Amino acid sequence: MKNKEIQEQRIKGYFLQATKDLLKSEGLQSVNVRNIADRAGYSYATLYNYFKDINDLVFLCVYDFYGECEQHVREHTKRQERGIKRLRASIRAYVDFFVQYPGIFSLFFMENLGSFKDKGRATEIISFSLDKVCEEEWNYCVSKGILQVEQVELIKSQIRHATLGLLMLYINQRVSFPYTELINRLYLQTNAILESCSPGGGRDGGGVSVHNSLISIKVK
Amino acid sequence: MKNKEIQEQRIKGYFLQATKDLLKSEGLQSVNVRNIADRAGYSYATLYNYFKDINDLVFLCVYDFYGECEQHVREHTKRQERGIKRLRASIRAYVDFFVQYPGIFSLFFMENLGSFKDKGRATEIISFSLDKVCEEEWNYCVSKGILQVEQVELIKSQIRHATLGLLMLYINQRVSFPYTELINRLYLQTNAILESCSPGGGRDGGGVSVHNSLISIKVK
DNA sequence: TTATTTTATGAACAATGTTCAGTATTTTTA
DNA sequence: TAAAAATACTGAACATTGTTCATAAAATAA
Repeated sequence: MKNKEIQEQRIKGYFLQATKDLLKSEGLQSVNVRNIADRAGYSYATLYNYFKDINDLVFLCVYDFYGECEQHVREHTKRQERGIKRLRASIRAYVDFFVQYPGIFSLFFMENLGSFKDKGRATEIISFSLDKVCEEEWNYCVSKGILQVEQVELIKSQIRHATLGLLMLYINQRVSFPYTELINRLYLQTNAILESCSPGGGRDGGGVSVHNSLISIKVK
Repeated sequence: MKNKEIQEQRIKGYFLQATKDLLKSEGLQSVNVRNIADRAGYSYATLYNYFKDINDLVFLCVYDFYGECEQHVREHTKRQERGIKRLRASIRAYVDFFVQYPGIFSLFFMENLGSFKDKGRATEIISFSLDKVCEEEWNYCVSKGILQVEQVELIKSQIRHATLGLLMLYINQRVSFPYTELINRLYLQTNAILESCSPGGGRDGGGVSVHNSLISIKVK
């Protein structure tokens, strides 16, 4: 009884890994039952013994990919000074992750979820992925009084939507500027959002001091 | 020589109209050569005498749809008071247009443009569509001193990206809130962006007075 | 070992994009 | 007007992809 379970999970894992590899290396347009099964070392028909349909399989990748995204952000920001600087670096690392794997962006934000079993959990992870990968830093900024707790939810959603909108235009090639320009615009808009909420009441009088740090930004 | 041209354009028009009708009524997933040709009254093979491929045909719709979007916004905002109020109403009307026709949103922002002939012009129209439908109002606000000319480009891009990000999440069902909540969040974020740029130097001291008008907002 | 259950598979079907050779229609020419 | 030529239209056919199903292969139980 238990062995059966283990073996089934193992084979599901082969298909899952094949799908993830394919999506990352060839993009979403190469993800189809025959290619997946080839990589997994099975016939395409076997896939249907383990997954309801290809949609089910593909959206299962979301959980793993979110984890990879989280780790990518952590590794690329750990040497940054805590606070606004690391927050900004986290947002950039998040963007970089999807620029590196446009197929994952399509999967996360554009692909029709169809009848995926737990749509709810997946969409929750997806839509708050940026918030989540920045969570520690949001908390840090609030705890240090860099950001005000009443404002932080609005700021989060501003940054979430502005970042995703910009990313969508870039990844789907609705804009033609190069990567460096993407990052410049990302910083500009991130700073504008953070700036608008500097505590203390007066313009430029708060503790965020986004402008100063802006000067030293250099795109990779 | 001239008649041939006219006739060819006429038949292209039948296919184009069929595609537009189909996209608006059934969505992008029903847009295929056989359905289009059925509606146009021709065989699916005939389509290839007039268009390179289906992608070419579908992206030709962008120009017409942009015009419809523009008109939709104009008609739904003409009774609004000029300035920030009409600006906000324009943004909402823009969002409403895509909520009504999600297939057009997919076409504009998500579909792979492939080898579409003038990618350049189409993507320009697409990515600046929100800016364009609000152009008169942006100009009005600047001319009346409601917004400062140096800030307006940054504000435009903030609103553009934040609006598209929110719309993407909503239309692709990555969030589960109802339409009324979408509009609430749209207003909240629009106001936050506009507020951050009130002229005069001090918080709440500028001429935008977004807060006051926020009170009277009622979602349809 | 033999019977039964489980697992894996290719054949086959449906939907869609595309090409092409042949048919129908229109236009040109004699 | 009638034959010839050019043009327009079409279904058959092929490729790709998702899915189902009968059956072969393998594992398990008797």
